[in-house]
Amino acid sequence: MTDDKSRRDAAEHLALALTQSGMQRMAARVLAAFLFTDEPSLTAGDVAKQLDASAGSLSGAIKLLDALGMVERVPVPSSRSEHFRMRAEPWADLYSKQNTVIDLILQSTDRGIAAVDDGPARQRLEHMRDFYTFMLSEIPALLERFEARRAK
Amino acid sequence: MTDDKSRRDAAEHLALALTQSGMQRMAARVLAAFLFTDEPSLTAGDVAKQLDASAGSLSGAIKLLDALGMVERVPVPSSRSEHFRMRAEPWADLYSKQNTVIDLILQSTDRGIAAVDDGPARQRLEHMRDFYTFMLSEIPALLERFEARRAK
DNA sequence: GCGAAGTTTCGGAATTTTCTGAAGACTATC
DNA sequence: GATAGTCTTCAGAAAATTCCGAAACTTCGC
Repeated sequence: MTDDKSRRDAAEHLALALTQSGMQRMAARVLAAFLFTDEPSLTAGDVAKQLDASAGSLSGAIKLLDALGMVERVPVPSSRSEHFRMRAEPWADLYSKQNTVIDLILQSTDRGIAAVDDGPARQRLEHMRDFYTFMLSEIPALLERFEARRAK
Repeated sequence: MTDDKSRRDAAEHLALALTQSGMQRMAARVLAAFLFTDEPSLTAGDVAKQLDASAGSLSGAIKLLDALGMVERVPVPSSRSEHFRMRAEPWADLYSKQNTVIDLILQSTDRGIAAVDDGPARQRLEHMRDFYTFMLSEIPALLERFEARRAK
């Protein structure tokens, strides 16, 4: 099946938006390729050809997307190459990956609180800790609510 | 008042964590300086000296933090230089800034949905749109709940 | 106005990130 | 176990980001 131009344009456009949200450029383009295909699976070679990128880039990008849980390997016995496709419900998982970053910030904040005596700085840091702790505790429930709504 | 070593270490540590979450390096360091000070306000020169950074860098970093709503100008009539301090409750605001990015992703997703006929790709894109639309709608309520809890 | 202190802007340098191309490793088939 | 196709790794190159320093601009006090 051949992608028409407006489809590819839209894919590149979305890749750009994902890039601006912090994702690596090539990883974003590869993800868009998986998002926009009607094929049941793609190989690294397929995507490389489609995006006119090197095999090396694809290897790195797919490795990242796999680690993020955005794509998964598809077993295809009679093929020599690895086949990949997007995971079914990757967005909630992707979002909860941010928790790792928030955890890091929280640890540093705690360290800061331990390092300063009571005063304006201490108050500020405690407020910061309260906020991120709250977010960290609420996000799982938020994602569950989305799943629940979706199930209906 | 002079910052002791453990305080500065903690500040640099937190700056590093913020950097890893996507913030510019110097902006993160400047933000940490404002977080950890007990002074009512700091000038660009104060921070430059403390961080051993150039006036040019400070200008850019403070401009960014100001645009993000993390710091604000403090009027100090009898001083020639601009004084800054952290805003009181910047975290919720900072978080809702992400909505801008999500909006961008949503626009690109809609464009993609318009570009493809019904099929697996279309389904995938619609699911993606549903997720981000949900998050966008829920985040304000989440932030309000934090404020409410905090007020008590 | 004039001078001093502070801030912003801008070009260039340096660091970091990212991509490619080539070489080596792996796997399935024969 | 040889071979052909595919993937991964690595070093170097290209590109982007970030920082600094100098110069221009603004503001305040005199």
